[in-house]
Amino acid sequence: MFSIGQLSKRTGVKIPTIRYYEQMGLIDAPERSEGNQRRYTKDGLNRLSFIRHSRDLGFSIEDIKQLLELSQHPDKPCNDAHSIAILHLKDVQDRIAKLRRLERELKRISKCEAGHVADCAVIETLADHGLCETEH
Amino acid sequence: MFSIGQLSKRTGVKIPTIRYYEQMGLIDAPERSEGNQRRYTKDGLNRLSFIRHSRDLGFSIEDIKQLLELSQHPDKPCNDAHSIAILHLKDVQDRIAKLRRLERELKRISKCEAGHVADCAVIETLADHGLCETEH
DNA sequence: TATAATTCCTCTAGTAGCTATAGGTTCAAG
DNA sequence: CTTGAACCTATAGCTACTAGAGGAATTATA
Repeated sequence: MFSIGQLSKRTGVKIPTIRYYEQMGLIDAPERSEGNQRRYTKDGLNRLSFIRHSRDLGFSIEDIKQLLELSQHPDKPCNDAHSIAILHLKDVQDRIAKLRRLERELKRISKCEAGHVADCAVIETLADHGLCETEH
Repeated sequence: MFSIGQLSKRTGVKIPTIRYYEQMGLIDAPERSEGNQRRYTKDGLNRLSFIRHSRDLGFSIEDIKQLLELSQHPDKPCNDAHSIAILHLKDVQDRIAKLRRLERELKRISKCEAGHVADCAVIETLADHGLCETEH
């Protein structure tokens, strides 16, 4: 049996976040000690690790609920898990593409050598989208 | 003079968002019509375009406040604008790096050809970080 | 065993950057 | 002059947490 603090240390998930996950229905409410403190089992630890890892990979709470639900049924077909992962992959790729366009633009405007605001490429570009080289 | 709706159409910023920016102190409260509706000038339009563009480039509201303040003083030195842009560039580059690691991992696990959850690489990898190929 | 230090509890509110809704007023066209 | 679109304020909701207050339980030390 682990206290919430021990669980936190082992998974790297902060204590208030664990309680938040409980509230959101991601993890079951665990047993309590006589004094009403949470006591977790190995199962709870595994489940939280799964969540932690999924969050690290950028899945949303909603995604994770579905993935957890699936993981409880090893005999079910796993197309759903694939779709969730692939959708998320697409999302990540979109975000990368967008950020790279940004990066290019920011690099360009950051090169500004002007001494004062009147000639500053940063300010000028922000004020006038027509000066941009890339779409965004 | 533009109504809030006209301003919205010209800048692509939604009406509630314009009011939100006013509340946050990004744009000055404009004059009002006799019936208490907002009436904007060309200046208001330019300022909102600046904001819109900066948001598109991913600057935070706080960053934008500083950039706007600077843009009002053309004779000031523009080192501050450069620092803001460069800091933001670093941030964007970090995010890209992180997302690319994610992308690699998601690509890998999405290839799963298993028929059911018990053998699914997606679920398995989420449950066990040790199966990951890259750090994250 | 007493006490002190640490950990835990619940509840509320705050974060960013909006978006949505309700209930009512004003404006512009016909 | 009427109608319908656009506007007003105020409040609540969204994601995924984080921070704080005020108090109770647990653990470590003397």
